Amino acid sequence: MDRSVFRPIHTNACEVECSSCNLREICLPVGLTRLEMEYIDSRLVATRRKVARGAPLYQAGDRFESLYAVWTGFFKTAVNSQDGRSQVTGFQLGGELLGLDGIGSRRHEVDATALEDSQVCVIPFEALELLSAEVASLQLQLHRIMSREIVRNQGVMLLLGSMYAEERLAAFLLNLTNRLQARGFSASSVLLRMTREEIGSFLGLTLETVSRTFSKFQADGLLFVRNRQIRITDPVGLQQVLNGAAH
Amino acid sequence: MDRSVFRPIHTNACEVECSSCNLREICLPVGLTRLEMEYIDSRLVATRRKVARGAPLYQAGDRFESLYAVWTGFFKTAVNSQDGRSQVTGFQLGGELLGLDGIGSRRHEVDATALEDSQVCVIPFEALELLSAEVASLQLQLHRIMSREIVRNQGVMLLLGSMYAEERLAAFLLNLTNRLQARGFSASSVLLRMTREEIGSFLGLTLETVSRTFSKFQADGLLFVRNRQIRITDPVGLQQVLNGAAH
DNA sequence: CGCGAACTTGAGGCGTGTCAACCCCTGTGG
DNA sequence: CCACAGGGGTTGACACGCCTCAAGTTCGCG
Repeated sequence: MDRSVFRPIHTNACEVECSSCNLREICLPVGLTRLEMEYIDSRLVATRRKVARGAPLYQAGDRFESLYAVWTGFFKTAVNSQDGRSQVTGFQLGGELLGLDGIGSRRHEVDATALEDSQVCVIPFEALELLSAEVASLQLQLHRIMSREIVRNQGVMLLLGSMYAEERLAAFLLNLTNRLQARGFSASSVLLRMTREEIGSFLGLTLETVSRTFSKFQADGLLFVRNRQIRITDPVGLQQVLNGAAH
Repeated sequence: MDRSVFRPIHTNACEVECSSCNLREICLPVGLTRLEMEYIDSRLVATRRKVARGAPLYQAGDRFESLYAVWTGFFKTAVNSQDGRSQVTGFQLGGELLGLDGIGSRRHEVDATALEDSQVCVIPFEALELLSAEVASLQLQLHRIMSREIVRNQGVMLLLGSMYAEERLAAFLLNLTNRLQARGFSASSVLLRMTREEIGSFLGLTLETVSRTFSKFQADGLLFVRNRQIRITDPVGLQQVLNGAAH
């Protein structure tokens, strides 16, 4: 057996198993049988890695070797253009996969940064490819995740290309609360892990516009804001804003 | 042998081979050996389908069964929101793959429409998955294509989120001419296959702004426009516009 | 506890959207 | 051959949503 896969590449690495992970129902191995899950545990030596708040998980230009599944914490991804522009392209929470951008060129094309102290499962991609050729349901799941990422990005393109600031922020909040709810958190009370600037970058707005729009939502009785603590009091009203009720 | 795969599903279907296709160097089978290509020809029964100008290749909600490789012609893809908003998310030309949006949910999530009389290769996805589990270089290529689509979309997000109209149109033109050039067409003389409205939808602008920006580029000596016929006279200048020379 | 980062709010300017008029090109049918 | 219709494109005037710049406040981390 190749023991090199057991050598911790990063300081805080240890082996982990999908079959005993609390996120197995929303992470990569969704839809696998217990048997299949134990099989991939034995073949896919995933390790865990800690990433401190503010630290990069990887950066554009880094060699691509692994995908990363968020285990705990919260991440952002951002693209950078040659002339120094930057755009946040997504926020990732538990069970979501990072690193898909590197498969094409074997180098990462975006930056992935932890927004709070986080832990990820490191999934060596070569091993994943070998294994997905063997386990059909794993292959299915990998393709599904990549396809959904494509669809999600196209949804963001719709947002950026055709929505007003209020609609964008409403869409952002509803999407975030839906994902938090799917992980057992409250859908109404949210602690934002990102700055106004990061929200603005994601939504194609300035931080001032984000701040003003939060204030307007509060004045309209849709939610309470106090810095990063949000309490949504009227999700239906937010949905109406998203559907273009204002215009 | 299952003869059903030979039955033309659509009026103008016939079998085709990757190994003898003139696009094999820029399409799905890039990087496959001659032998591998002949093997997938024998196993992956792709048919060809004609799509008339203005007709849908597929629409959001359609059952997903196949990927499509553009053989001749030109397509656009567009997402629609519940409240009737629409956004063009890309334009596809020869050798590019359509339908990746359907893998995740087994239903197409976007509309794909021919912008001129076109032909596509129909690639049954089940068969492709089986085959890619067998042929590593095909698996590699499929993953590569999906990853690049993700990266491409993030590039569009950067464009939509942080660029001025002039920068967006410059980026659009340079991207289009690069892809045309890779297919052996002129990089300077372009016949646009889409309306100003479709360009605007893709770039998050109105058709009037697109039209005005074309006129400004012409006034600035970057190109000549006459309706859909474009001749780029100063690609370096266009690149400078993209890099934010104006601001 | 103190400092810097993050956030809020206001005033004014600018880029792009909106609305409208007009032109051009193409295809059709008398 | 011309008249006509209609979609696509251009251009102008004006409106408006968001950005920019600035000042002041609050928060949270070391």
